[in-house]
Amino acid sequence: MNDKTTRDYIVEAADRLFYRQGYEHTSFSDIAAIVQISRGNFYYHFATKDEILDAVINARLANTRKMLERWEIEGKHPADRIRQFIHILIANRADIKRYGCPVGTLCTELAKLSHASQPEANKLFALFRTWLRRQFTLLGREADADSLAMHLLARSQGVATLANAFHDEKFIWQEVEQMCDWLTSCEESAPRKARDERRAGRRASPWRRAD
Amino acid sequence: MNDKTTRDYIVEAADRLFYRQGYEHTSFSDIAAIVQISRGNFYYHFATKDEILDAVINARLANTRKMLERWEIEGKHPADRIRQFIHILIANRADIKRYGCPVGTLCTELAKLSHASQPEANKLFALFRTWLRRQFTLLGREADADSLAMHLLARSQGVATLANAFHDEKFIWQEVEQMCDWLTSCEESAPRKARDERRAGRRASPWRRAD
DNA sequence: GTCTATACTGAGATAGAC
DNA sequence: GTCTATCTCAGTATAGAC
Repeated sequence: MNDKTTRDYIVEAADRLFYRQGYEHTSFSDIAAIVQISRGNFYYHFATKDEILDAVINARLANTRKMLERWEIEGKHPADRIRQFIHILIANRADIKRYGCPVGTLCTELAKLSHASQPEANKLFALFRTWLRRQFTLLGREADADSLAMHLLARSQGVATLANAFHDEKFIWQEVEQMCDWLTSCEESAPRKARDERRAGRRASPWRRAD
Repeated sequence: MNDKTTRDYIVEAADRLFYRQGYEHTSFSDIAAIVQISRGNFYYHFATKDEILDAVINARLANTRKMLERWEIEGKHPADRIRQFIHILIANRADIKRYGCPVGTLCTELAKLSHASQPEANKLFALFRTWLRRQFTLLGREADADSLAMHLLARSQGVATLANAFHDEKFIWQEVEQMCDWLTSCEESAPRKARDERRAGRRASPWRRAD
């Protein structure tokens, strides 16, 4: 069962630390302390710190792919799957409040460092984008599926950034609710019969709740 | 006219570099190269690197306050002022594409570093939040003014993060348009007479444009 | 595969001359 | 106020024993 190699442990620890402290701010000593190996031993497994980063990104890509596949299976309706995406903000709210979004903060940091692995890290965003785009297409919004995907991705990012800065979990809940309402309005406006329902004036957008 | 002190030049250069490269990744040598002073000379003006950071944050706070006051004067209607806020994304699109949002990326970095100046940096966000809240209140949305302010702040953040990751300026334009549409729907739903207009079903939210 | 010891580098910071 | 010289330290990385 527990057939993890030392390399796996290094990647695992690095993953967590890069998320919590940032890539640059994390030293070999930090990782070594967790994995309980000597600093010298690193270089048997990785030639440079950058190689550890690449391994971490690849691990995250693999995990994300698995997660998206799972959502694809578990959610029968595309809207349910998108809701699943929105709800990672809730599921990870404690970490997001403390460390922000793992994808967004990594991409932002690598951009500032002009790091060579930037394109690799951005694939994480691309993974979500493509997946969301497919869901919106299935929802009958093929014309603007990519815009909707980017829009939702951006909103999640913004929520994570502000929840982190203001250390505010309640804000996450509020915005998740609004995103779900927004999704519902997307659903309703797509197929013809649902659109007619909406025309009956049954519901309003979330920011009109105060009416 | 040009009565800037060396200290001013240091803060100015540090400001730019912290934005472009990040705080941690910027060294005294980097700043010294721009200001054209020796590394030793720094310590006449600042005791530590952290003090430079504080000076940069204070400079940004002062500039932001000035900008918000200017918007307050120039825009007669609160909605125009909020539109002014939304349009900084357009005005700074080139920088945002390359370096992200100056406020968001700094707060995110300092959070990862567990830096003592985090609360100071977060005041930048608070400044915008308070200002936006006031505008929404003036718009007749006192009940949810703070939520609306946070919502808009989050959306701008998300747009900046994704525009940076995907190096996509067009995305900024798209989202700015949507935010302006959203703002219009906020306006219309606030005062009673405008609300009745909306009930007539004249307009839809931006993501319903595909109808 | 893991260790200790060590080299090398660049960072922040200090001392003291001018 | 600005300089040069220097210190200290932490970081990445290497060499070679076990």
